[in-house]
Amino acid sequence: MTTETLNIRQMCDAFDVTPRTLRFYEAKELLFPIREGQKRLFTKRDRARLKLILRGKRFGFSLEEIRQLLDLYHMNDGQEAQLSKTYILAERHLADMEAQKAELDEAIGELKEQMAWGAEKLAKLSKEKTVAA
Amino acid sequence: MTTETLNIRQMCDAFDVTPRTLRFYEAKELLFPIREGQKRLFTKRDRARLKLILRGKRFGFSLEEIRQLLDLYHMNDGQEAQLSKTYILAERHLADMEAQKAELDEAIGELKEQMAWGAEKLAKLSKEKTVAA
DNA sequence: CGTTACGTTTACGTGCACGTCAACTTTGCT
DNA sequence: AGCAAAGTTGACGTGCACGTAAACGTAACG
Repeated sequence: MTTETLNIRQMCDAFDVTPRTLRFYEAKELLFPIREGQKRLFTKRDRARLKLILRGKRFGFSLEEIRQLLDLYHMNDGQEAQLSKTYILAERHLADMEAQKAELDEAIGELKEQMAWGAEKLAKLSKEKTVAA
Repeated sequence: MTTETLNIRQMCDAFDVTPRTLRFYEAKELLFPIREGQKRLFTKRDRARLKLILRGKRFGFSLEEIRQLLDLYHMNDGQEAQLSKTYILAERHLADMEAQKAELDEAIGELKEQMAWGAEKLAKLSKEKTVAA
């Protein structure tokens, strides 16, 4: 328990974001730092959430979509209705990600093909130069 | 050769985008439809490019990044300098995508775990209700 | 020959995700 | 006590990716 909570600067350094970003996420109810006086203290929970937020962003989800999904990772309990609603949301999200993965695999394959083609072309060009020299 | 080129509406229907989007992409030099009078006609090349554009977007690349990369798929020839520059860009892009894939796999795993946890919770809740009834 | 459909340019508007001040406390040295 | 560093709350600004409305062209159809 060296660092139970982080102040805003430590949090920024740890995740490579700006203070503005963290305050913005709090305003959007994605993070809930506790207050010591008026200063923010980010808990383990906030750190877990931020990690998920940044990941979600990299996968092209909006902050609002991410906010909804964060509930899934924090559904300690709650009404069945709310829980199953969140669950259904997660199912859609999962399907989305698996589709994305399939497409990503395809894209990687195609890009590699193109690069092989380009590499060949480059090899020819450098050979021509060698011959000319 | 039923449809060698598409007009803007056919193009929109085929890719589920708006005319505004296509004109915007042309302005940004992502597409190069030919003109019949003042009307745009989208070629096979434009269709291939648009497919890649939309894919790139889904993977979180900006239009400007995508523009640079499209050259790779269309480097019919060109100077060695330009070609190898494009190639290097593609290498970075590929690395990016493979990193994204790894992270996506991890995220899918975690989400599945959470969902299993949620499913269990839901099962318990519905069981309680059954007992209570 | 009018009008309807489809397309065009020009230009201003919008939502998202922050960036960037300005003005103000609060805290930690010295 | 004084002063700089770190943090806070507004509030306006910005870049991207389009949306939307106005005014115009033109080709076909009854």
